[in-house]
Amino acid sequence: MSYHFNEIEAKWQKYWAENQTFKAANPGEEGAEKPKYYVLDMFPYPSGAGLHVGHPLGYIASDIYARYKRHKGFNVMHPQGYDSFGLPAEQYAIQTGQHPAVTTAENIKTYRRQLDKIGFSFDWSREVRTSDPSYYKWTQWIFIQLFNSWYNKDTDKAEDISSLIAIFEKEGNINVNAEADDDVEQFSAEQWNAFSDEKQQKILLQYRLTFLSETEVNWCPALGTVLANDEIVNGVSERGGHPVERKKMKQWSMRISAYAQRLLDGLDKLDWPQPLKDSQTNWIGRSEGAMVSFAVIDGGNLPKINVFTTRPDTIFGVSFMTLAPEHELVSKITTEAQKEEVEAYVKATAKRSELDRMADVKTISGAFTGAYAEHPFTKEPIPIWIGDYVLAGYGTGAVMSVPCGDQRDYNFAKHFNIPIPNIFEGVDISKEAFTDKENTVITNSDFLNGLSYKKAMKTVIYEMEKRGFGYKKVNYRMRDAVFSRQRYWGEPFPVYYVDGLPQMIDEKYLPIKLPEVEKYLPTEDGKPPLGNAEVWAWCTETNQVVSNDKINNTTVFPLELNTMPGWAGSSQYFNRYMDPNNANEIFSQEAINYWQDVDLYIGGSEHATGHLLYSRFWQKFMFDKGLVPQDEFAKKLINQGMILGTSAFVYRVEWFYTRSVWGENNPEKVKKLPRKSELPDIYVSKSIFENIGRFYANYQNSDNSFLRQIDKKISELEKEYKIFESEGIGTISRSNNLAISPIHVDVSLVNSSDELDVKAFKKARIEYKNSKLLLEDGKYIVGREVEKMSKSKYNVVNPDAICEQYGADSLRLYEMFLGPLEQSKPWNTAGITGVHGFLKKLWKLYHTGKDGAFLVSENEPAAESFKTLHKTIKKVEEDIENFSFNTSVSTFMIAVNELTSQKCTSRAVLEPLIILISPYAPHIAEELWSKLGYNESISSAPFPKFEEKYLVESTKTYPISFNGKMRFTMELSLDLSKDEIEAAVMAHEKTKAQLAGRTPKKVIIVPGKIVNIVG
RNA sequence: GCUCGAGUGGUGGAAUUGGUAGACACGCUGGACUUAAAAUCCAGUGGACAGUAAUGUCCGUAUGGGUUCAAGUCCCAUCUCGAGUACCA
Repeated sequence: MSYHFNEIEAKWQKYWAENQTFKAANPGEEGAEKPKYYVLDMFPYPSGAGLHVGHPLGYIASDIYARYKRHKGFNVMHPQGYDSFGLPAEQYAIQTGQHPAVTTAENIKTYRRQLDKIGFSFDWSREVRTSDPSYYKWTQWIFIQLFNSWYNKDTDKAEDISSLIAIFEKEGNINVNAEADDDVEQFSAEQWNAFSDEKQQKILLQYRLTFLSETEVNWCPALGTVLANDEIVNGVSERGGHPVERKKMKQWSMRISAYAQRLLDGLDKLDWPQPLKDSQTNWIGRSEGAMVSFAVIDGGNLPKINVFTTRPDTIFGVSFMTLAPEHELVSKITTEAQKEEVEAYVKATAKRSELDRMADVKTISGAFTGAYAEHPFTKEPIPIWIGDYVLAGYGTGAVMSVPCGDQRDYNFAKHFNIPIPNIFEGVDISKEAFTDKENTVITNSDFLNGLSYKKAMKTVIYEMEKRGFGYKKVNYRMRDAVFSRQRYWGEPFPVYYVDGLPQMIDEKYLPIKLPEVEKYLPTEDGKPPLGNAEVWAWCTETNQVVSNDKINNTTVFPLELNTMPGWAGSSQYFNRYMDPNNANEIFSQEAINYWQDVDLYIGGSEHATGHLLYSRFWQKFMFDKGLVPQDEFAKKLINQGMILGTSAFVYRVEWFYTRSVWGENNPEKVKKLPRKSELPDIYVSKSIFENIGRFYANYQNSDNSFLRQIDKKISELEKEYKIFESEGIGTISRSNNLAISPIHVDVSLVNSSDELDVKAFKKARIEYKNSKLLLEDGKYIVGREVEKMSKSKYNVVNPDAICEQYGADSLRLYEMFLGPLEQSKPWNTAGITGVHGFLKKLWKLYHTGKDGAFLVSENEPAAESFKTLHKTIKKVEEDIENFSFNTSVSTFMIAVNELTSQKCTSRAVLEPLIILISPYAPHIAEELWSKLGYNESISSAPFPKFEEKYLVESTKTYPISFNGKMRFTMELSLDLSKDEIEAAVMAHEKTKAQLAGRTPKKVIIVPGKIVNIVG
């Protein structure tokens, strides 16, 4: 009986689904007494294109691990669901008018069908979809929790807003140490109590962990929405590559900056890839320094200019100050004389997009405001400039410029002829700034003279704090995260507005469901798409969403028109999986205390600064609120590499026609210039292309035989299609220049030897139908190149087709066999025959009976078979623990090759062997397991135990090296002492031949390893 | 520019603490079976040189140095590729 993988795989997939084989037990259910293990894949967005073979790589790895852990006796949770809100569905809706919910549901169906075919051990009873109201109810709920919280720096955690109000009522905000907006005014208890309700609400907004504020945002006009920093790559939108500009808008933000230090510290205890941790560290961007205030001379009651600097030790080197053009003081301090210049400059920089600004970092620009600040120590006047090299978004948007110690300040000073005082001893600053901190001795700096960087830092901060114009400060690059999107297909906010102030809808009325709209575009007056909704107002009497025409601003109020960003739904989904159908709570405490956190998280590295940072932030918030027991949600994380496509190219010959007539005033009679599309194309095989190159001039006179052939083919076509026989004036001739263009061709038309299936090729597209092919050795050889897998490159390989042709087990094995999980690697379908052949051999190993009948014997296996089995157990177990799945596939191959040649049929070997293989190739394993006489699924069979005794050897084949080079091997007993080994080796005739009479200087013997003879 | 990662046959890759470089597979070559093809099975396959052959010699893990009895592995310098980041004061 041969290996019918299609039947076997369908049978077991059905069995698993019907028996809920992979349903994880929650507390109180049977199975929950086992230790828990939580394996999670990163939330997929169900795109319309479906899966290609690159997508399941991580899922296969996590599935192997999950199945392995079940064999090891764990209660394994391996859930899957969909991050189903998102831009592509909405863009598609805008184009076609189809409701995103409809297309999303279709896409999910496709995804599910594809995933099912690969035989994953997902617990589908836990599936969640972020766009499902029963799910986003809890996303809205978390938003409300954040709104009702503030960050207390004294306790270093988030607390309920009521505790803040209590402090305000008792002592105002003088002693409050909170993470809040920079511009909070100070007030006493009396003042607070006297404030209007509106004023109190506005003040509280400055403290809440999610808050509404006028902020500078990244506005993407093409997408009609704002974007978070992590959604912008190289100055353009991550999705679609559209330009982004800066704009001030009233937006919801998340006070993630409150957690900056904890997000940084938490990285230490995470078993995550170092590059990922590095990029989070980078993103958070902690720097230590000082905050220093500079008073504006004759500024009246203008606020002081605060600057953040990491080099307060260089304060005596300040020769000017620079403000970002957007800085709020710019308009207030600019003198009448400088007004025109400054305004022009501010206008010009506002127009420049992020991309422009980044593209020319070299151009130095700025303007003098005419105002001066007072140096806090020397009391000297310092000119205040503005310049776009100072970013509004970092620090305070202003810098004290020390041209001798900072290259940017130096360049600016040089450009505008500002003096560059030198405060470094014995350093030449005529060419560039001196930025070295370690070898610095300060001079020309009053009380800092003669001090090193470290000492000067301490001294100057002490002095500044004493005199009251500066203090030590830690600054973070990370900004608060913008949380509003001007999109339709996202979570609606549970928010309505009373007199322009946001009000939360009570939890018990959630979810606030996404309203229907006629158009998914922004409204004509520029409101977000929800502005098109007709039923989108909140009635505080009935607590329902009601028609907009009922808005009276006394009982019925307008609802928020923005929606939440993509990361909202994915920032707590891992916890929701623990209790996904709970309608009363986001999850029960019982469930979260059992499951705790994710033990293994697998996904792509592209989420480093988005999803993974936001999720950690929400987790810490949930931890502060006592809702989760762990303040990090995933102990171990692995980034799987990308699978690249191996594109195939055919080489199309391009030729051209010219016409001899010019200046003709009767265009109708002019002969029509033939177009190449009138003729079939000519394609040349790879080596012909390599011989000729991309361009060839004067080819008709060349004696290159390939060019002669091409010339002949073209002539034949011209005759056949009567190219020169059309009527008209003038002569048409063929140009003597030739070009050859590599064109992507579908990889499915190419075999493992890079030969094009010519018949299939001609059928594949109409334009190929009559094409002429110039072959080499009777074959058409295509070119190959490794590129990203994408539809436009015709190199996409669909897993369905692979499952159809080779089976899911082959696909799973092959994806693992390609190479280390973390590495990027090219896909080449040809290689799959190797693992497919292995599965056939494996099947055969259990079917050695008459006519291929199933056969296992109860005989005691040979010692060497036990040895094969146990070294396989050892290696595979180590490999899985180290996530080295590629090497275990090789190990299986070696084991099956050995057992086959040993003619092993013993149950005592074949039974444990199939358990070892089952995490990798579960379908064939289940089938063989049932043939071995079991009625239960193999999935919970205990993993075989490794026993050292089967591997004990009595001899070792020693490599005998001379001066480190292996010359021959010798089998020696492992019982021998060093001296005995040396005697045996020296007595060997080959040793004598190698030495040729010389006496060795030294003989190195490492028993059980190697012998090296030096001399 | 900065930070991190990686360079091993024709290809994907293996070599766990320095100890037989190229496991396992693809591809290729030759053979068996077949009218033929596919499938399957067997043998060979890093390069160069010598020999009818068994075999032997030399070279070989991006490049150049170094440490060591011994280096793909450790150290220094250089080159190339990839990823992230980008006026962060």
